[in-house]
Amino acid sequence: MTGTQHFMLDQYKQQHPYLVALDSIILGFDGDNLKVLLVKRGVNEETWSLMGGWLQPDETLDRAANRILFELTGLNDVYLEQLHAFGDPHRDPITRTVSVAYFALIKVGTDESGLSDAYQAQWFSVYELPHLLFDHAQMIELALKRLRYKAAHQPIGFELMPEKFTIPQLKKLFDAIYNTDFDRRNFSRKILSTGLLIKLDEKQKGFSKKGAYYYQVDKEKYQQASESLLSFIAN
Amino acid sequence: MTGTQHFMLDQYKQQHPYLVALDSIILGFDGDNLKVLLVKRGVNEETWSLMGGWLQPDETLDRAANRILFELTGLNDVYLEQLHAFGDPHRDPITRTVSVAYFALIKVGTDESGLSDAYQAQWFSVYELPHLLFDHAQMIELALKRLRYKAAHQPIGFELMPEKFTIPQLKKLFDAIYNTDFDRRNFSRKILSTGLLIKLDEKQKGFSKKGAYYYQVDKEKYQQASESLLSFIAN
DNA sequence: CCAAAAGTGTTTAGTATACACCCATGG
DNA sequence: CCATGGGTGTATACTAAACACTTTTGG
Repeated sequence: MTGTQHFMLDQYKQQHPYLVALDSIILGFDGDNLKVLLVKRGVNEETWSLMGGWLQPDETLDRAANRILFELTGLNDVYLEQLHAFGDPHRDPITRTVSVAYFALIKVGTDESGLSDAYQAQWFSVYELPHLLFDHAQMIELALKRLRYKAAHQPIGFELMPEKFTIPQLKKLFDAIYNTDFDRRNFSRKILSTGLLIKLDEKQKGFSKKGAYYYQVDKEKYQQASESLLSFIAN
Repeated sequence: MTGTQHFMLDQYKQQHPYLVALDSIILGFDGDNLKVLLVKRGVNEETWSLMGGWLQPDETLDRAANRILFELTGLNDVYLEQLHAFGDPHRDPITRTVSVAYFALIKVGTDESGLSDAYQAQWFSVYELPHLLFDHAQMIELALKRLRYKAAHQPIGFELMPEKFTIPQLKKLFDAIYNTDFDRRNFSRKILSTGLLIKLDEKQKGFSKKGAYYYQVDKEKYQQASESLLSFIAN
C-alpha cells in the first residue's frame, strides 16, 4: 500500500503545475441592448478585460467564480454557470494559464452602487466590443451562443430582467439576444402560456400612452421549471 | 513597460499552480446498451477509473484530450468535446488537481483491436457502473445528461453507430440513450425526414426474416447540419 | 380625436402522436 | 402458411406563424 502510494506520488511529482484562472462573462440588459461588463487592465490603456481572478487553494471552481463576481459587483445571488475551460498554451503570454470561464446574468439597474470602483468597470454593448485581452473576445462569443441556446429552451431570460417588467420589455430582451424582431403578439402569447408570469395590478407609466401591465416571475414555478430542465440539460 | 511587466510577473508569482488533468468519458453502443469504457487503477482492485492523463506544457486542452484518447484506443477521428471542468479542492486526495472532463462517442466494434492492453480497459453498461475513482461517477452522469440533451437537438447519435446501420438499430440506440421505447414508425419517419441518411441496396440478414435496409450517413449534409447547429449551440 | 403602443382574436400551415394496415421471409 | 419484424399510410390533436382588429390614453 505505502509502496503503491509512493509510486503514485512520484507520478504526480513528474507533472507540471499551471496557474488556474477564472474569468466571468457578466451579461446584463439595459432595456435596449445586451451588455457585457468589462474592466480596465493596467497593461494597456485601450485593452479591456473580463473580470477575472485566480483559483485559491481552498476553493472549488464555482466558489472562486462567485467570489470574483462578488468582488466586482457586490452581488451574491447571481445566475452563474460554468461555460468552458480555455487552455491554449499561449493564451496568456506571461505564463501558462488555464482559465475556466463562467457566464453570469445580472439585473442591470437593480443596484449599480455595488460596483466596485477599484476595477474601473464599464458596460459595453456585446455588438460593439473594444479591444480585449487574450482570448476574452472568444469567451464572450461563446457565452452569447450559450445564452441564445439556453434562452430558447429554458426561462433563463428572466435572470436579466428587473423584479417587475412588462411583456414589451421582455420582448426587447429577446430581440436583443437574438438580434431580431419577434412578433409582438405571438411573443406575448408564448411567454404567458408558460404560466411562469404573474400579472400585477400596476401599469407602466410614462413610456406609452396606454401603459403596459407589469409582471413578475412566479418564483416557485420558475424554480420547478429550471430544475426539471436543468436536470435534463447539461449542468 | 518593463515596470508594468515586472509588476505583473510578481502578481503571477504569488499564485499557486495546480496540476491539470484530463478525463474522458468514452461512450459506445454495442447494439443493445449504452456503454462507457473504464480502465483499472493500480490503487485498488475494485476501483475503476475514466481514462485520463496530465496536461503537457505544449498542449491545448483539446489536443491533450485527443492524445489521451489515442493512447488508449488507437483511434484518431473521434467525436470529442469538452464537458466540464471539475475543481473541488479535495477531489483528488493526493494533491490538488483540476480536471477537465471530455466526452467521446465512438463506434464500438469498428476496431476493438486498437484498444491498448496496457490499461486493462473494459466496457460497462452506463446503468451498472462499478465503484469509481474520485468524482468520476459524477462526470459520467453529467456526460449522459449532455448526450441526451444533444442527441435530441442534433444528429450526434450517428457518432455511436457503425458505418452501415439499419433504422431499427438506430432506434435501439435512442431507446438506450433515453431509456425508453420510441414508436418504431414515427421514429423512422422522423429520422428519415432529416434527409441525412442514404439508403443502401443491401439488407441486414440473419436478424429478422424480412431484413431491414442498411443506411449510411450523408457525410456532406451531416457536416452542414452539425456546423449550423454547433454554431448555434454552445461550443 | 387621433396617433401610438398594448392587448385580444382568428385563420392557416406545419408538426407530432397514435394507431391501422400491408410486406417479406425463415422456419 | 404463419409468426415476426420491417415498412408505409392516415386521422387527429397541437403548436407556430401571420395578420386583423379592438382598447387605452396623452397630447
